[in-house]
Amino acid sequence: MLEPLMKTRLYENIVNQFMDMIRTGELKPGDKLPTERELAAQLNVSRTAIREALRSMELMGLIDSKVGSGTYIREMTLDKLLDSFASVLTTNDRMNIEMLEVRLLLEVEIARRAARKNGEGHIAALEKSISIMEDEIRKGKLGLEGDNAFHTELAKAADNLAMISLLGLCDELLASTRKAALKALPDPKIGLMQHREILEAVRGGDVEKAGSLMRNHLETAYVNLEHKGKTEN
Amino acid sequence: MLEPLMKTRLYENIVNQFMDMIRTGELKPGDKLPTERELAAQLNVSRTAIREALRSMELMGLIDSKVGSGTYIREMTLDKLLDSFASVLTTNDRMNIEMLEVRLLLEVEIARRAARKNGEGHIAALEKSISIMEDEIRKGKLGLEGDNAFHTELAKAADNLAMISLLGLCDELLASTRKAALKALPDPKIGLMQHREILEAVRGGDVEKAGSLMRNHLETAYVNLEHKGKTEN
DNA sequence: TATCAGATGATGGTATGACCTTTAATATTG
DNA sequence: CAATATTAAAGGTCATACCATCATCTGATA
Repeated sequence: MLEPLMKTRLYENIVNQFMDMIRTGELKPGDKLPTERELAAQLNVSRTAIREALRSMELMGLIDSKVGSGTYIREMTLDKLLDSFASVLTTNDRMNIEMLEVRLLLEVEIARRAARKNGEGHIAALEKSISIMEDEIRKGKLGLEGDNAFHTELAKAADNLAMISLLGLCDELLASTRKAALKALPDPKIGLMQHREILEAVRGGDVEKAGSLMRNHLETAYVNLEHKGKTEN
Repeated sequence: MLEPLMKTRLYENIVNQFMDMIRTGELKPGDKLPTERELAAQLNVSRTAIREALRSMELMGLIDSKVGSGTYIREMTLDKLLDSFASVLTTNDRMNIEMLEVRLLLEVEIARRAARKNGEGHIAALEKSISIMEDEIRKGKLGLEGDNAFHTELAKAADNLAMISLLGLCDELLASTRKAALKALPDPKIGLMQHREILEAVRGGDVEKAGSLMRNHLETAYVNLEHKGKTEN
């Protein structure tokens, strides 16, 4: 055996029990847990152990404790889960490049899906994101806000929450790189123009075009970024 | 302000401080933390609060506490992080479908990348996975083990750890669905044959073919699954 | 009777201090 | 010098106490 004597801490055991109950549906979102003191009595452990377990699960976003009220099972989504720990990853250069590749993959597919649905119900918001970016650029800014809004809204139009969540994860991991990518463009207007083209492809339902435009859009920034990085040596 | 009075628990504050230090590199993997008692004294809080913070980080896989020795920063990878979270997600049907879509996306790209490198250094392992699957099928089994080995090895050949990690996350979330997909095939040999074709495309460096074969491979199982689900009503 | 303000108790949040087991460093002994 | 015994230190667990907050009940008031 490679893992012979896994000394299992008390709180881990407790966490596992709760996780099982959540997984099997025995505990559903919104359910109220017994009080810490009751749990301690039931499991025949100290309140300390119970608290360490509950606090851990709270930090992971599984439960929610309210003073004077009690502890409740939280509604869980992939999104919230990824959220809670994206901030810790030490992103090395290698990870950055790989994440960019994943992001490219996801965004291209998102553009295609959005086009397949003709942007149904999201055209207005997409147009607004473009005008926001226009305003920003006119004021001499990079247009970051409008840029973010565009990509976020497009993801919503694609109607796949899992992709949106994973994209969000990528973006958080790439937070610093993202802004750099926009800065690396010779002219912010290029990005803006590309957004307009993508929007037209989406509106027109041209799946292939939307996908290849998005790929081009991201690869432009991507290539600029790599090039810039190399020339700065 | 929408979030005016965020009552921040003590242990959260402590966790955040540590996370910042990890993110900025002030704390590197392998570093030893001060003892719980020292931390309590330094931060002027009780050992209870310190412990709740440390236990939470431990459960998330950020640190590692050894009795009699101390607490150390752990080597972090996207992989390990995703691991610790995947087990809790309550996967509803919608999530399953979306995850399948993400998985399709990732696997197709993985096949393409593997082909682009001609499977460099992984051909032997891929062939072995195929013969494993052959053996399994010959014995009347589904060939699950060989199937897993093939996809895992292909991911390695693609040489993008982030994709592998995310694929792993998808698979964990789809654990039950995955076996069902294999079962849904009219004949296990179909999956085996598709693996062979993919391997040939990879070996030959035919990027497009590898991608479309993989897409077809997964869509076959996927469609069968959906169909099966519907006819079972 | 209906309403609302205050009292009350339950609950999570925090702090202490104690004791145990395990580990690692040190001292002891052959 | 090596093996062993000792000891100090670290995390693991427990019991208890007190606080701030929230939900609920109660009773006075309109």
